[in-house]
Amino acid sequence: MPTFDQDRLFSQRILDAYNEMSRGERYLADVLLENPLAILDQTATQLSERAGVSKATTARFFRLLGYPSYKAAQAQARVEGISSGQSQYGSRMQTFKSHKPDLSIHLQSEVQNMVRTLEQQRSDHLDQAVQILARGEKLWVVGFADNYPLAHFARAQLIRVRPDIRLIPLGSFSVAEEFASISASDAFLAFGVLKRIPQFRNVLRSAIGAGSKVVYVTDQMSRTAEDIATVTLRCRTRSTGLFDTVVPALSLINYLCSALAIYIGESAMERLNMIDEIHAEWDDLLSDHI
Amino acid sequence: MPTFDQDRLFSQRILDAYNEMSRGERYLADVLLENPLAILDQTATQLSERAGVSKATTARFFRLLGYPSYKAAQAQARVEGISSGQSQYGSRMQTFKSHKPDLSIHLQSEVQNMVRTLEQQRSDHLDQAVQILARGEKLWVVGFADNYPLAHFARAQLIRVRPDIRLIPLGSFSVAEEFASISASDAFLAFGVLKRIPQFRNVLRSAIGAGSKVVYVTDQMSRTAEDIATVTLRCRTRSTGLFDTVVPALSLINYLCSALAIYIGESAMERLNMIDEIHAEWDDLLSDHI
DNA sequence: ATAAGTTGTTTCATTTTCGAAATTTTGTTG
DNA sequence: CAACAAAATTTCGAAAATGAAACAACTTAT
Repeated sequence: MPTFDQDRLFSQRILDAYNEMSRGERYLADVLLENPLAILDQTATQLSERAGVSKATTARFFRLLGYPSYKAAQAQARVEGISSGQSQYGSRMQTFKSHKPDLSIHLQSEVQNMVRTLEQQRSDHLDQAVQILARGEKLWVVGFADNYPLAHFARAQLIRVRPDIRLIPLGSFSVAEEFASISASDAFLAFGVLKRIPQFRNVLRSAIGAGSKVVYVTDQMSRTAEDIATVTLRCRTRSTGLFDTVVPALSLINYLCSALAIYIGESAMERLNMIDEIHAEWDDLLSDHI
Repeated sequence: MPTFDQDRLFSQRILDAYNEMSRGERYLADVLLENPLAILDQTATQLSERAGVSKATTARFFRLLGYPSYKAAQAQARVEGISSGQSQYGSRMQTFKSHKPDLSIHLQSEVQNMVRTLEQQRSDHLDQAVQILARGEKLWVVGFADNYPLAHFARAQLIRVRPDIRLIPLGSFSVAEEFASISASDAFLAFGVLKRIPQFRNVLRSAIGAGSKVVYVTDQMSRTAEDIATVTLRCRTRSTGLFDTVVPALSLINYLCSALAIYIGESAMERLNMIDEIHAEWDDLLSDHI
């Protein structure tokens, strides 16, 4: 009889149990992680059909996750939707009490997250993302709070491949003012991994409202957001460490940028070479490679 | 009987089949993706033990992947190992001409870099690094150019664990002026992965000159730098993509921050909880995780 | 060359997983 | 409040997965 842990979020339960799941359970987990809203409006039967498993498996699945029944899980999910996030660190810290974290376990979890993140990307979505990044007249890269480093990093790579990349937020400039220059032919690369602030959603809504295309990189806990994004790419973030990880997201950026350069082709290559030349002329880099 | 597709790389086969794998098969897949070299030097029996499955499962696993036997897979992997090792350092742009990059190859290379990076860390160096980060009165996080996102990211995590973290460079403030407040009891976390500019070295020299301790995260190409750092942690950066990767560096930061929090212990925990509470009070985060 | 030891594969009984159908629960309508 | 309908859960037998042990192929040591 599994304990019914009131305080753990639905998606978290799935991710925590994911490693040990059987095949059918994994299919269900994938469906629910892909579209966390499903549990709210879909019946267990519909869910079963979508995952390609029997109703019996679905019923068992929710008991495995520690809910007494599907109904209970549904009810719990509805409550979670309203109440805000609970203490994230407290429970995890307990695990470590007076230990130092094991590097090999850290490694294993990072690798698993990366494998599952990249493995689950639909190649048509990736293609679409690359096209959007390539075709946008201007390309806005958006990342607030925790996502700012990701955005910054993405911008640093993208600017090597194509011109007209703008970072949001930029310094202390007012976002709204900067934002007035959106056009329908622009593209967005938006990072909403883990922490998302209200302003982030506002920005994306405006972007979509203006007719821009949006590539949205997020985690598996966020709700599906067609009103906010043209393509959504989800990353695994659940980590054994104290903090969640954005390593898979970073790796995805790497891939997208490489793919973009190749998609753009000759002009990207020229640009890369030009940048090298400028660096050489300025002689601004330390060359202490051995 | 599955066909024996000569031309598909070993890791690629695993990824192709990953979705449909049974539990035990997935355990094996995870082990092999984390350490693809295992197939070369490990026996099937050892592999079984590492994955926690029976020898029978391992034998079946390789047949599932389309190899006639384990031996055959091993032989095939050896051939691939030689041929793929050579093209590694060729002109990267040529490699891609008119192709789109393969996600599974990208994944493989990222995983490889991460595994090698984390495995090669000496645990005494890591311990020393954590101590330095914990004991510094102020903690300066340094990262110019490409390293700025890394520094920014590290700061974002560290500030959750301990106070008095300063980022360099910060906005457009003059580094020198900010820097006047170094003291011998301060600590530095410096990122010099890939691109390093002269100012970076100047900062570190001043830091060491002032008697501060410096944790230096860099790549494998930089020269050994005792005059610049107290502890040096090296990361693999060579990637199959168009750009070098800082994924391993990011993962290392993750580990260090977790380790630091646990090392600091109770006060870090209190700090984390306090941050949670403040977020809750301000209600500034979107809670769309259902 | 033969015995002893490994290593990989196969067999077979056991356990786990799974779906169809029966059963129960829940909700709705006359 | 029946009577029905739909949804969720449980039952139960079939199929899949798995590990222990037998077996076969190879190496090594004597």
